[in-house]
Amino acid sequence: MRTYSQFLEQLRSAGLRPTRQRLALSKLLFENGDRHVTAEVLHAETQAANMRVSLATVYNTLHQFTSAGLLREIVIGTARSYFDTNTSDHHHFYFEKAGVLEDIEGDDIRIEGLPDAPAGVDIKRIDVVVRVA
Amino acid sequence: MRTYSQFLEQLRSAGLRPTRQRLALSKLLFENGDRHVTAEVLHAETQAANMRVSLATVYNTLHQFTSAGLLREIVIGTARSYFDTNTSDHHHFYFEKAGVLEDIEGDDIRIEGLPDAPAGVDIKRIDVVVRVA
DNA sequence: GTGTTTGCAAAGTGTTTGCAATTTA
DNA sequence: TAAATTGCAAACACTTTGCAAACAC
Repeated sequence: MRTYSQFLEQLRSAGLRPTRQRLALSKLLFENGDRHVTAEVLHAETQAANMRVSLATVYNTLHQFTSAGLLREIVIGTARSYFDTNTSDHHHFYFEKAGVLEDIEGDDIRIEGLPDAPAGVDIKRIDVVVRVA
Repeated sequence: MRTYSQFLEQLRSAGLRPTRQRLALSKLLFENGDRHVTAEVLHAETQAANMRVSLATVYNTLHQFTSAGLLREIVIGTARSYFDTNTSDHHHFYFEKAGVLEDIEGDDIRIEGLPDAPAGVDIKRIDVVVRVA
């Protein structure tokens, strides 16, 4: 993702009106390759860029983008949520000291010997977090 | 773990004084095989059993037990922490609807193709969560 | 114009902490 | 008696929500 009109199109496809705030957040999130952000960090970036988006709107937008499949929420600790702009199948290193995530490409890791899903349910997703310190 | 004197010994080995509260929680946690509990649930159980342990003490004790290697903390969502009495190497199914965890024994799952830890850090732990619904 | 979105401030949730009173060794 | 532990209530961090004003179509 890169240009303004692509952000516009991406929002329209998701059924989200391209408001000033959503376009601003799209720019920060998708302009320069894959990112892992928290709401707090993203909000700070809007401030730094003079974008004026409230924290509540950052939260709402991150969740709307996640529902629309533009982001993926990653759970690492109970402290805060991370949102990943890489929505493909992949896993993560988590640097405990820095609180930072890094992708492990899906091709690198294979999970063998996974049992069948218990009766009555389907596997929705498999999260692998490799904690390093 | 089963008997009172084993709980006593377990606490002493961990350098924790065997107080009434810690013994009560040991009983709930370790008396009947593996469990996955939240602080809230464990506190409710103390109430139901007339054990009078404050919620603050439940939190403190869960963390002390985790530091002592008697429990393992599992992160599933940002909502709350789970504590697992099974401290061996294994992974989990997470039933999203019920908010319940179930062990997948370590022997079943193998992770292949794991990249080396990035320079300067070591792998502390690998968490695999299979989300089902 | 009509329905959607935003921003604020307040409320909510799960967790941690300060400290006096209690308990353990 | 000295040190560790507990319980309360207040503080905390992050997140969500209610609602009036602003905006998109």
